[in-house]
Amino acid sequence: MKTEKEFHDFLENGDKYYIPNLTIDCAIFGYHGKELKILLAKWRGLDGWGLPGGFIKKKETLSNAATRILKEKTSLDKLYLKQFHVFGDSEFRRKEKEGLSFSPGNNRYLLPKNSWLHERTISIGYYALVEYSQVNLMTDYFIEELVWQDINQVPKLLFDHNEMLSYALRNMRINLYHIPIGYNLLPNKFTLPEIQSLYETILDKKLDRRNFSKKLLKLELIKDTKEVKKIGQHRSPKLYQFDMKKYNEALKNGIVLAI
Amino acid sequence: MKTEKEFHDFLENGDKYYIPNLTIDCAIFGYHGKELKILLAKWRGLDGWGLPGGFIKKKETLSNAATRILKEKTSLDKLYLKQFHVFGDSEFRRKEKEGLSFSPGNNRYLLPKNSWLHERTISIGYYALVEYSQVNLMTDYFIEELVWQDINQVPKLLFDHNEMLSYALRNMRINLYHIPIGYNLLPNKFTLPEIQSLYETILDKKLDRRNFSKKLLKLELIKDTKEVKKIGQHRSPKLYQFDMKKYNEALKNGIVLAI
DNA sequence: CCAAAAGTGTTGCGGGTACACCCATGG
DNA sequence: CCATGGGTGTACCCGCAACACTTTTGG
Repeated sequence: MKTEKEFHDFLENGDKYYIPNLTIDCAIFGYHGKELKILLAKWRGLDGWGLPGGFIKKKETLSNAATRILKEKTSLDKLYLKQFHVFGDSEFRRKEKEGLSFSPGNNRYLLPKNSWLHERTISIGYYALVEYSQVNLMTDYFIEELVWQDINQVPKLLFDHNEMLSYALRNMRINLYHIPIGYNLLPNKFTLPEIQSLYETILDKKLDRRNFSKKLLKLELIKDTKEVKKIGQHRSPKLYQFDMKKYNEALKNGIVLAI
Repeated sequence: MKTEKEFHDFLENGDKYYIPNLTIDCAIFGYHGKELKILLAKWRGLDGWGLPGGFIKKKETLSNAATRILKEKTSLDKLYLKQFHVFGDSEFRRKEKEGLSFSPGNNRYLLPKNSWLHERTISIGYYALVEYSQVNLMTDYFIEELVWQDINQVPKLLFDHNEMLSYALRNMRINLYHIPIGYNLLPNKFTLPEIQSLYETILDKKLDRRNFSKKLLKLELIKDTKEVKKIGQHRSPKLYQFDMKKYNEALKNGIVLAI
C-alpha cells in the first residue's frame, strides 16, 4: 500500500482482491535488552495502537497471507509463525463497524456507509518470533508508526487486541516447553547466559544456571562454536549456535523441556 | 434446514444470512463399546463422507455457531467444544469450487455458476466430546446420513477432512493431559475401569490399573458415590461421578495428568 | 589483587513406574 | 469352589531441584 492510488483502490475495491469479513492479526514478539517486546502499530485516523494485521487475498494461503503481512511491516521473511486462535466472539467482532475513517497524509477520508470495510471481521491470530536486530520497520498508508513495546508496558489497545495479545502470550509460553525457540529471537551466535536470559524474560521467572545449561545441552539443539564472546572485565562466555538439522527436527517432532 | 423452501432460500440468498468464505467443521468424538467414534456425515449429491459443518450467521459468535451446528446434528447442547485450527492452505481451500450440486430428495439441483457457494471457503475446525448415548442424530436437506465411525476405520473423506480429523485427534490427545475429559464422554456415573478404558482407547495404549487410579483420584475430580455397578459374575466395581465444582475449576485452570 | 560473571558436579528427595496379592461375585 | 475382574500397597529408580566452589577477565 504505497501510493495514494493503491490506497483508494483498496478502500473502494478491496473486496474484489481480498476475502471480506476475515483478517489476520499478528502478535510479533522480539527480544532486546533483556526485555520481551511486542510490535505495536499506530493506525492512521483511528488514533490508537493495535497489533499489525491485514486481509487475506482471494487466492492466497493463510500462511502466505500471514507471512506477507509480517514482511510488509518488518521486511523479514525468516521467522517463526504460529496460528493460535480465531477471534469472533467479542462485542467488537460481532457487530458491524460504522463511520470508519482513515487519514492518509493529512487528508481525512471517511468511508462511505456501505463500504465493505464496515462489515464485521473475524480475525485469525498468529504470533511470530523475530530477531529484533534484523527488523526494518516499515509504515504505510494505514500504519502511521510502528514501535517495539515492552510486554509489561502495553497500553490499552484498539478493538480486542489486548485480549489477543494475552492469548498469544499465554500460548507462546506454553509452546515454549514443546517447541524450540530462540533461532528467531537470538543472534546467530549467542552465549548460554544470553539464551537463559531469553527464557527468563519470556517466562518471567529466574532459572537456575546449572540446571538450565544441563537441560538445554541435553536436547543437543545447540552446539559449541569453540569461540568466546568478550564481555569486558569478566570471564568470556562460550558462544553457541543452533544445530539447524536437529533444530528443524525438533520443530517438527516437538521437544520436552522441563524448566 | 427443514423445508424445501428454506433449502432453496439458502442456496440463493445464503450470503445474506451467513458470512461467505468462512465455515466451521466439527470433529465430534464419542465413546462407545470401548471404541472412540467420530461422527461422519454423508452429503447429499456429493456422494462422499465428511465432517459435519456449516456456515456462521452474520451476527453470531463463533462459539454460538459451533454450538448451533452441533446441536442441529446431535440435538445436544451439553458438550465440550474446542477450536483447534483454521484450515485455509490446502489445494482444495485455495481455489473456488465449480459445478457443485445437491440432491435434496431425489431432485438434482445444480448450483448456478456465480453462486456464493462456489467461492473459496476457509474453515475453522472445532472438536467436540459428546456422550454417545445422549446423541440423537438428525439429518437434513444437506446431510443424507450421519454415522458413528470407529476412529480406526475412517474412509477417505471429502475435501481436506482427513487432514482435519488427524489434526483434531492429535490436538485432543495432547489436551487430554491438560484438561479434564470424561464428563462429556461418559455416563453420569461410571466405574474406574470404565474411565480407564476411555483413556486407553483415546490414547491407544494400555495403562497400569493401580497407577491410573492413584493419579486420577489424586486430582480429586471424581468422587465415590458409595454405589456399585453390577457386572454379573464378578466383583462389583464402585461407581464414581465427577465433582462438578472441581471439574469446572480444572477446565478453567488446567490440570497436569502424567499418565 | 579484586570484583563480577561464567563454568561445572553432587546429593537428596519426590514422584513415577513396576509389580502381586487379596477380595467380591455369580454360576 | 472356581473363574474372572476389581481393589489396593510397596519398593525401587530416575530425574529434577537445590546448592557452592573454582575459573576467567580487565581494571
